Formats: sequence, structure tokens, C-alpha cells
Amino acid sequence: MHQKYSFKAIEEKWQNTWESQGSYKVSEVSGKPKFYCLEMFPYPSGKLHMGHVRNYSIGDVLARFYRMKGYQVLHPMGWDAFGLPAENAALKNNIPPAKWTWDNIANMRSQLKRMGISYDWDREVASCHPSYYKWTQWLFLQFFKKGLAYRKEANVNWCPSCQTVLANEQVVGAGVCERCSTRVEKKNLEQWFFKITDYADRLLDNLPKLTGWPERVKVMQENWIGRSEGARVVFRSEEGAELPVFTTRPDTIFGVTYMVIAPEHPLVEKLIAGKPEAEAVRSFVRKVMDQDEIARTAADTEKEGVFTGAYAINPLNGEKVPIWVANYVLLGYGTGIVMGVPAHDQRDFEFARKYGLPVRVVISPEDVELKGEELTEAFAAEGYLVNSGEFTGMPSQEAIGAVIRKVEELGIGQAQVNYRLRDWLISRQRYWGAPIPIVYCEHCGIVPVPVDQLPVLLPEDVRFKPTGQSPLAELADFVATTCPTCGGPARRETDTMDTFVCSSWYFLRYTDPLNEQMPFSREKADYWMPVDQYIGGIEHAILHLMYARFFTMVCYDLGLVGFEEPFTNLLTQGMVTKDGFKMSKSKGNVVDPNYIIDAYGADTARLFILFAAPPEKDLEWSDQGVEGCYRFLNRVWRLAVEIYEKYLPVWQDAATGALSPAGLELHRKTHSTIKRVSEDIQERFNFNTAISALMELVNTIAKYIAEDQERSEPWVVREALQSLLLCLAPFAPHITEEIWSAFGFDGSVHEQNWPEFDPAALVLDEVEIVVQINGKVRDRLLVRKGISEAELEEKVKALPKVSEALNGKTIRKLIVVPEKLVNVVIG
RNA sequence: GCCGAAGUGGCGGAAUUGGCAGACGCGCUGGACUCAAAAUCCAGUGAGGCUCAAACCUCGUGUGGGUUCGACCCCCACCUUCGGCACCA
Repeated sequence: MHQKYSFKAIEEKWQNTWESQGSYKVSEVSGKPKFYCLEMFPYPSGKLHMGHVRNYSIGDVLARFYRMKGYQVLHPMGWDAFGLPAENAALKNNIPPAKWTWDNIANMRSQLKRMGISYDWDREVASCHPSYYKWTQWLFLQFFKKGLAYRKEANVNWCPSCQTVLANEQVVGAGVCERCSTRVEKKNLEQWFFKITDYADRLLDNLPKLTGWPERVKVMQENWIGRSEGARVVFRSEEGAELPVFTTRPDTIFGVTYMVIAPEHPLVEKLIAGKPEAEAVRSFVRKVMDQDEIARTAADTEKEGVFTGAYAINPLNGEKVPIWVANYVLLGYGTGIVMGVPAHDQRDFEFARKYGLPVRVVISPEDVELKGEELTEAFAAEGYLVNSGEFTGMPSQEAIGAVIRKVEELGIGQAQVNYRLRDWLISRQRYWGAPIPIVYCEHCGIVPVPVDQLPVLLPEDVRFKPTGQSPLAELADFVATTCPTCGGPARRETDTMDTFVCSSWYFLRYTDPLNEQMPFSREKADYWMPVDQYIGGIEHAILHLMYARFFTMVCYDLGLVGFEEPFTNLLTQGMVTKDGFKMSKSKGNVVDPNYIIDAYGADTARLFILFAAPPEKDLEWSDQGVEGCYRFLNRVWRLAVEIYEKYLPVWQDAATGALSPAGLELHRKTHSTIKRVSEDIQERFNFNTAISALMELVNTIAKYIAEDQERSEPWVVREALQSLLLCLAPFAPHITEEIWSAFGFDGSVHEQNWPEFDPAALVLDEVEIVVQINGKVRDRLLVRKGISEAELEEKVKALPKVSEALNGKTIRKLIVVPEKLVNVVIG
């Protein structure tokens, strides 16, 4: 063995060997358990960043671990390759987006290879390749056939910087674009949508079954879906126009003192027709519409409204109440009309007080009488009905059902569930995406491109000007086509699909990446799926993770797969920060993975990033911490060299005779380390503590060989070294492979069975008992294992510390925790 | 405002879930090796008190209470930080 740890030579050597031997290629094997380990595929921005390094290091530990555990491990990598940066780069540098993207992919692929991640590169996919987006388009057509892809005009989010529309999920924070943080505007446009709302219930109901998902991700999805149960009740205006409302509190219907309609509601014009208030209402509506959507929907925006001059009739008590228009009612939720119950809804309360509308109490707590005029805030809790006709006296829970039955009887309403979730807007007015496979024909209307004409290829000779229209629209050759149905002249859809569509099914393609007949075969998908461990950033908690679930459910309904949920276990890794901030160019705190690999090697980079923090937490980058990990690997190397020189000539496989105390301790440490590392990887994902256990083992081995003069029990050292290499292999694959091979051990370290610990090795003859007096540690006692409780108590009582503390007082109580602790309670 | 997560040495973090707080690593201090430095190795390292030294004692896991023989861990109230949602009827 070389005296020096030459990481560069070692890493290159083994990466080449693994590649030429196809070490990580995998196929289906019946009768062997499978493990699908998946990291979120990256956008090919050009360079790996530390977040990627962290993501893929975590995945690789698991992939290598489960391989050693005897699983068929599917561990693929690919590229989420459509998207705006390619177009922006094209504009800036005059490079075609395709070239820019493929160059970036080549660059990042070679970086990943330098990391030594165990991917099956034969399964690599790129969402911008026609062999992939052909199937994205195919899936779109399946959605279309099922009525799950449709076109409609809607008031949609528009990012003026990206010059395209966005899905609701892509508007974040205070109404800014998820990509570029530009403030999003609203536009009325005709667009393509996926009917994700049809799946709202299933997306919600399955959440509790996802026991391997972090609670917070599930909560975020639950909030996003925003299910609320209530009733739809149709009020009527005096003139007879239907005014349906959605309410979660039908029990408060006798407390309605006014109605509110959203300013942009189409009924507004009808209501004010011929009324003296008409002009005032119109000018109010204009004012609200001019207001920024974001400002208008903020919770702290002042509630404002005007009376329309029209009245509605409460269908339950026949009462006539005024209809108002107000900014706090949104057209997009429920029916866009709200029944105003100021006594029992805080928003209605504020509005009513401002405009002097009556506040009528219809729900009362058990022992207090509320008075509308005296309330300072709405009473929104449950209680008993008052002033509510035949329902008076009912508890509100019961009344909800009773009122619903009543309106059903009257034929003016029914129970209804409402969702916050909106349909997914998927069309984008941009070039670098999968073309939507649709043709518009003057005679036949919207016509899907027949499957045998897929893919609709993305033309490459395109000029870029972000104009708010897809650049494809300017390509006459692309636009002009013939109708697949009637053969007449037709025009192609020029919008492309949201890149989140492409990433909603890539995990299925990995299971069968070369299939030319189908996006994937059901057989292969059912073999590998669901993903056993998915790893990625928390930023996808709603977006990608909900879309992917939706796609999988649709595929299930289409009979393409035999499972509804794609990801059994989800690990959301924390950010990599430096100086307390997320690494970013603008902050100037970026650490380049290339630099770290050049200076210390991939093994050190991987080890540090896994050691510095548990995976779910944010990780603060530390150059000194990297040094520490580099030192550790050097220590491992020197230790191996020393063992090679001193022990290799006297190796023995098996135990002979009884071990010395030091040998026994090393043996025990070896097995406790195996136990610890196995549990930390498999059950807790605590790679940091697994690594610290390995550091302890190295320290113990070093101490042992420094003191071992006779070398009469070399098998203990051999066992310790082999176990160390095997347990370290998933974290630092190159150095362990090199040492394993230098010692002439069989095959590749990565193809060995994961070591099993021997419980017998962990058994101690003697255990240290902590002795507490009144709960405070006062002494320790070494006793033989299996000592009787009575004998232990005697020994404890005999301790000088105990008699000293006793000093005339009595022992009140003696708590004994077997093999651990005795607490003497003195009083 | 609502929901959720987190607060432990100089720093990153341990404590396998109610039983020795601070594992492991970084940093720092002292020592060995060296002409010197780097590298490496050894020892020490929560705060305070007492002591020549050791022994020993007190305090200590965001704050204040509580439960318990015993609390970083459980309960109640609060503070701070970070995320998500936010006029959703």
C-alpha cells in the first residue's frame, strides 16, 4: 500500500472500473426484494451546487446500503431539462436553448460521475428529448380523452417578467412568481387546464396513508387542498334572480341580515339594472377591479362595499335583506356570493359595523344571552340556536344537518364540499417546453393530434423575443397544418406545457426508459414502483409532490399502473447555507463542489456533507469541517497502512482462544458500531451519528494496535478493519474500495453483504450502575451482570457516599433500574 | 391571525425517546516530534466555587410554572427564530 492517501488517483481509478464493469446497472429479478431509491432530478443549470451534492450523497448512501443488504436497487438519474433559463440564456448569449441545455447536461453528468454516485446511467432520461416528451404528449392526450385536460377562459396569473401564465401553485409568498420573484398580475385568458380538482378528495384522503412522509409536507398539502364542508343554498332576489351561496354554517341562516356579491360577478349588472344606485355601484366595481389582486386579497385590507339597491329573500324565514357588493368577496371561491351573518362571522361583523347593518344573534352559548348591539366581535363558536324558527333550541352541530335537510326538502340547496384547490393551469407562452399536441380546425374545433403522429416536434430554428405569445406562433411552418379529422387547413397549438407536467411522471419512465411503444410497461412499473425512498427539497412540498401524486392516480385510473401513490417514503433535506444564508450568487457565498472535489476528493465532500447535520436540517457549510473529514479519511488510510504492514503477515480468519481485555473491547466496539451504523442508516437517516460511530471505531482500533505488542489475536483487528470498510463504504465508496482491494479481500467492497452484528459480542460481564441520591449522580458501581436486585441494593447501601448522605436520616425509597441505575431517596 | 417545526458549550451537533447532558467533529490551550514550519501524535477544554493538587460542591439544555424518586425529553403558560396558509364564506 502507498503511504499516502492519493484521493485523486484512487477516485478516478475506481470510477473508471465501476463504469467499465457496469457495476450499477440493474434489472428486474423475481424473488429478490427491490428498493427504488430516487433523488429529485435536477434542472440542468450548468453546474452542480451543494444542494445537489447533499441530495445525491444522501441517496447514494441508501442505494449502496440496500444493495449490500441484498436488494435489487433502482437508482437512476436524469434531467428536468425544459424551462425558462435555457431561453433566457439563448437570448443573452445567442445560443440555441437545445445546445445550451445539452452542453449543461454533459457538464453536470461528468460532475456527478466525479462524485462517485452509483447510478444506472443506462436509464438516464432528459425531459427535453423527443423520446421523452413524446410520452408527455401521449399522457396529455390520455388526460384529454378522459376530460381531464380542457381549455377555458379564466382570470389567470401572469408573470410579466417570464412573459407567461403561471399555475396557482407557482405564485408564492406575497403574490410573486415562484421562479423570478416578480409580482404576478391577473389576466383574463383562454388556457389549458388539468382537472386536478376532480382528484381533490383522493389527494386529501390518501394523505394519512403516507406514513413515510414528513408531517409538515402532509399538512401543507392539506392546507393547499383546503377542503371545507357546508351547504349550497339558493337565495333569490326580489326580481327572482337566483343567488346561490356556499356556507359552512347553514345553522346561522336565520342570522342573515344582508347579502354580498363579488364585484366582478356577472349578476351584478342584472341586479342594478334600472336602480338609482347603478352608477355608484359601477364606479365602485371599477375601483376594486383597478386594485392590485394581491392588495385586494390581503387579510388586512379594509373591507369596503356599496348597496346595490336590490334585495334578496331569505328562503327560510322570508325576510327581505339588502344585497351589497364588497371587495372581500372573491369570485373564484364558492359561488362568489355570500350570505352576511355578522353575529357569527368576523368578516361579516366588521363589514356590518362599518356600514350600520343589523347584527342578529342566532347562536348562543349555553348560559349567556348575547345581544347583537353589544357584541364587540363575532361569536363564531358552536352553541344553541335562538331566534331560528323551528330550529330554535337545537345545538348548532345538529342544526347544520337539520337546515341542510330542510333546504333539500324545499329544493333550494344541498350539502356541498368546497375546495381551495384550483385546476392546474398547464399552458405556457414559451418555447422551451413540450408542445401541447392539439390542432385547431375551423370545422372540427379542438382536435387532439393522433397518437401515431407523436411527437409533435419542437422546431429548433426559432427566434426569441418574449412577447407574451409563444415564439412558436411566429413559425408559419409549425403553425400551419392539416386537421387530422377532416384534412382541412388547421393551426397548431403554440403554447407549451408547464415543466411540472414533464416532472410528474419521470419516476415511471425510469422503470422502462427505452420503451418505444408506451411511456412504460405496466409490468416494469409495477415491479419497481412505488419509489421506496424519495429525497429532495422541501420547496416541492406542494408543487411537484402533489402534481406527481395526481398523475399517478390518473395513471392508476387509466390502468397504466397498479398503485395510486408514487412515493412511499419521503425525505425532505434541509438547505445548505453559508454564513447563515442560502448559498446564492447574489450573496456571493457559493462554494463550488468542483473546487472541493479537486482539493479534498469526492469521498471527503460526501462525508462532510453527511456528517455536518442530519439530512432534514439546514446545513451550515464549514471549510474547517471539511478539513476535519479529510483528516479522518487520512487517519483511516494510515491505519490501514499500519495494519497492512504489521498484521497482514499474521492474518487469521477465526478466533483462537480467549481474547485479552483490549481485544474483547475492540471486538465489542466493532459489533456495537455495526449495530449503530445499521440502525442509523435504515431507521433514522442519521448519517451524522453513523459517521461519528465510525470515527469512534477508528479511534478504538488505533488505540488497540498502538498497544498490541504480541499480535497474538490478529483476527480481532481483521474483523474490525473489514467491518469498518464495509460500514464506511456507502459514505466513502472510493477509499474503502481501494483499501479493500489492497488487502486482497474478495471482490468489490460494494458487493459484499452488509455485516451483521453479533449480539453475544455486546454482552458485558460487568455493568456500571449509576448511583443517585435524591436524583443526583453521586457515585458509580461496577457489578457483575445479572446481579439480584437485593444484592445490588445491599451494595448500594454499603457505599460510603450513601451512608455519609444518610447521616441519621432514613431511606424513603429505592428506585432500581436494572443494569443502569439506582436512586436512593433520602428524607 | 391560524397551522407547523425548532431553540443544548466558542461553533456544527449527540443524548437510540423519562435514567450519567455535551458523544463525534471543529476551534482553542498546553505538550511531543522538528533547526523551524506544516503534517502527525498525546493531554486538556460548559460556567462558577473550593483546593498546592486531587477529591468535592453549586449552577447549567429559550423563560416561568407543574408532574415525577428522577425532566433537554411529558403537561401548562410565555418569549424568540424559521417555514406554510391567510378576507376561502
